[in-house]
Amino acid sequence: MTDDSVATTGRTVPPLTPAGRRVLDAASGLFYREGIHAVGVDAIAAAAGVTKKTLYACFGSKDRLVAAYLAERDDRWRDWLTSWVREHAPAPAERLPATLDALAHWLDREAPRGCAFVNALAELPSPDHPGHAVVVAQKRWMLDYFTGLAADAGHPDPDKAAAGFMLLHEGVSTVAGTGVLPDAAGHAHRMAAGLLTA
Amino acid sequence: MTDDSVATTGRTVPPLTPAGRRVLDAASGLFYREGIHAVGVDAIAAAAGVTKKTLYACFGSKDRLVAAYLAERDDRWRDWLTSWVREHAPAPAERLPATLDALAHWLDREAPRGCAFVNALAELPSPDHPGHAVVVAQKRWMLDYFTGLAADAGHPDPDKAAAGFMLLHEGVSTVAGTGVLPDAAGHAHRMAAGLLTA
DNA sequence: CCTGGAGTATACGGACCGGTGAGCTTACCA
DNA sequence: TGGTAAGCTCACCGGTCCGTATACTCCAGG
Repeated sequence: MTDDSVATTGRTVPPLTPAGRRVLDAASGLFYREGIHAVGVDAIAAAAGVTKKTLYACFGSKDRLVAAYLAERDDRWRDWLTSWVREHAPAPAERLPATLDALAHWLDREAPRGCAFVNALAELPSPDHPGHAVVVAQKRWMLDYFTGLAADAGHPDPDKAAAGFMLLHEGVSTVAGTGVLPDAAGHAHRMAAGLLTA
Repeated sequence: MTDDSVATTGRTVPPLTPAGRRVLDAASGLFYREGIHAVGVDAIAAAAGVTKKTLYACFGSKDRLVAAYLAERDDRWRDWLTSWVREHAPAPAERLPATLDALAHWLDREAPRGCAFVNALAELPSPDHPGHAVVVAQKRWMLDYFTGLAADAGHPDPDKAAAGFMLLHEGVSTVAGTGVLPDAAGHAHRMAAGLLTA
């Protein structure tokens, strides 16, 4: 097994068979839109055009399929965020605010129901669930990423700036899921400006 | 029916029988800790020491029991928040920041898994579910409450200030559910200071 | 006294849950 | 040519889901 694909998360993912690929794609859409507990394995298999037998041959259990869904979504998000920042914010000082622009576009295109990891955590209270650790790791990576960007920008207290952006990111994605505050990202952007000039 | 109890939400709640009271208490704890879909009506009835027959006589369906859980929790939160602010922040200018202190204590005492309404929304994507409207109303009330406090404090742009506090509140409660950022409320407090002096 | 609401106990129904067993076809590759 | 892996069909498992039915007890109020 030397040809496992390695993503930015550092996780190694065994390559999927074509049927396994369809299962994960179908599961990702259903889990995000309907919720994890609300979607049964029969519905996933049917949507993927695959038998349950194949689903279990590829993933072993529903819990592990959930973890795979979260891990792959985390991969996609990290790739999207980091490459957005690389392309749209060449100067170190512009990078932290640019993460909010990336988030706004992501929410618009890929996450109308808010943060998939927060939503998943709402359904997975037990730390024993294989998906739980994926969610916590995602949030921890976010915080570390912000800390690095703040340090690159020469911020006097990178930890404090990172904490502030963490709060803004979570606030924006949560509020976006409710629809009560249009242009949440815009408000966050203005608050970030105050945070960085102070 | 002239003696319905009326809470700060303006909702009228038909008075519950003793058994109905036990059902709602049991359901509230289980729904919040385990998640809505993860808890069955049999478990709720057993925890309340009540027959399913009684549960259905009092609430009609699981969906309506979920809505009652959310509505009552919203009542409790509004009472807690408004009375906290009344007692701890007599001066209008102190009231908006004081909401973050109230939130910190509430999370510590009543909401270790973060915002119950956000968690519920993660499990109730359909706007047809009776609980969906309760969640959206809760968020809208929060925004209106902040707007009022900002206006009382003489803030030049109350809507902008309210949006900022909305983001901070959602950010703090979401982050609290993940455990990756200790003292999230403290960080929010410092950001709020910058927001209000600017 | 007796009626009716609140509650009990037990059981059932049909659907769906996650998960498995046995055996078949297809296609690639040595 | 033959082996092997991927995937398929069909059937099945025990358990749980929400919701209902029948029948009995208790107790306060008119």
